[in-house]
Amino acid sequence: MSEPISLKEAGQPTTSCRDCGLFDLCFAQDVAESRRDDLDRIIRRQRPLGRDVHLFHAGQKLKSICVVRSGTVKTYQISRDGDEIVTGFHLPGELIGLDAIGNEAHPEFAVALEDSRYCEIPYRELQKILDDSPDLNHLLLKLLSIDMAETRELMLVINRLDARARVATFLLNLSRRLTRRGKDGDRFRLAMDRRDIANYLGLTIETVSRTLSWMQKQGMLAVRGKLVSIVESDALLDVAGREHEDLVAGTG
Amino acid sequence: MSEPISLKEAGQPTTSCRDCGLFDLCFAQDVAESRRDDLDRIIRRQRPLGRDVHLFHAGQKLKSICVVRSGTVKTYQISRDGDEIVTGFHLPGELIGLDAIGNEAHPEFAVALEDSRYCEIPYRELQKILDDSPDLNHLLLKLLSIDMAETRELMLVINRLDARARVATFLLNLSRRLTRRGKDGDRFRLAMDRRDIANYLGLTIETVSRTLSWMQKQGMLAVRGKLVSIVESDALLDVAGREHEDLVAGTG
DNA sequence: CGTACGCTTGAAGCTCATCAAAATCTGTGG
DNA sequence: CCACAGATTTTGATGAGCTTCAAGCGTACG
Repeated sequence: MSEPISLKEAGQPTTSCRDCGLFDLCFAQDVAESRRDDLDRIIRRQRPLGRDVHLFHAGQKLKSICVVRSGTVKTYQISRDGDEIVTGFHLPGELIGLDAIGNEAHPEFAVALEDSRYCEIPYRELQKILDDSPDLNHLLLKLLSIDMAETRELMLVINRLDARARVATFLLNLSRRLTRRGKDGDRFRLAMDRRDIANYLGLTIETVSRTLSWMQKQGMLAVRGKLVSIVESDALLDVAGREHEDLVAGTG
Repeated sequence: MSEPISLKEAGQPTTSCRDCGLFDLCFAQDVAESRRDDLDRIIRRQRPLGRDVHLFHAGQKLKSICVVRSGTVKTYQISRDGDEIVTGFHLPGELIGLDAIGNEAHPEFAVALEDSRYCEIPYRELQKILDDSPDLNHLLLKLLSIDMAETRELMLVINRLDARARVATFLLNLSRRLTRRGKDGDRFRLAMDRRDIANYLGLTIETVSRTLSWMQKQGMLAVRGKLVSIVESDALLDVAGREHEDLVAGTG
């Protein structure tokens, strides 16, 4: 998850989506050529985001849809009784903030787990483009709909899994998403601490830790702090419950 | 949940959304006057749906968005290993099928738990209207976004609750939704069996049964088979964990 | 009236949370 | 570079809550 950015990301902010190293992962790829230029004009690119800095707060008015460009962003809610509830970890190329469109306000917090960068699409200006671009409108609907279907499925299934399967699913999902971005999916560094993982999976820190130790003892995983190596992905898949292979593939 | 329909539903299919007894619960209320007529023309109203009859199957191409008009519809998925996973129970006025927009195919099954009726909005024709109605487009986005935010919240919270709190939340949510539709929220008949409830809540039949018995023994609930009376809603709220009051209010 | 299905109830076992303490990592200042 | 303090992570022991397995009950429907 610690993104040693491989493509153009190390340099200056790019000037257009087409030049973006994450282009084929970014949603802009699906936008019709003509509208892409409009989008191009309003997107604010490559904004830096220090560790522990918030992208937005729950309740805050929706100002922009965001795309992670590097690093990792955690989204979470605060329950009525003050507990944090981690709802997701977002890797480069993934959109954040779509769930704010409904009430024009964010239902969640978003915070950088490490130094990161992101692109910002001002919602007000996006609206203007949307108003005479059925294509783009439809794309957004589509993205949101897919997101919903996937969120639902992931949560439903994770809910029913035991601790081992949850952790395995989590690791494999992360691995797959990293692989898709051209990173090493078999050996990576977790950007989040055990507390966040446990919270996200609905488990305790101790159970996550024990489960990771168990996986190591079984020889399917090597763990040293935040460094993780997947040794036997087949064994991990078994633990996750092979039937959920598609879930492991996950969102992005 | 067995809907002894109170309004115009007993008669012939209505001819326009404005005359629909569920009008203020139906999404059409938010549509601008001008477009409402367009919608009016394409909606297929009051289609009957016998018990155990499917509205659509998972994987099936998206043909229509549906609105429940009477009865109860269950949505569910089938996991890779063949298990059913109940994802929701839908009361009159609630939309089904939005999560199919993304892939133009339904991710879930939908089946009537009792004799029901529904309105159908053919997606292809809806598209045409959408193409030159930013308003309607935005409304759909909004509905979907809200749905996503709520789905996420509900699942996240339910995941962390113990059996008693889950059952209490489920009952109160149902009660609130019935009340909103002008039905008796304190005394109703469950359209779904214990198996469906247990599945939906991620519990076993036995645990649901025991929990209901416990609630009865505590004097907060009266249960006789599928007939349920909420005796002490305050006590139920306590069991649900008061901090989740908003969740109980639920989707619609 | 009887059979079948759904629901309830009981007892045993297992998984995970909780409480508690040791070990390891991280960053800071000498 | 090392030493130390605070935080994070691991490990251990115990117990609560839910599932599982196994009967019994009740209600619905032929």
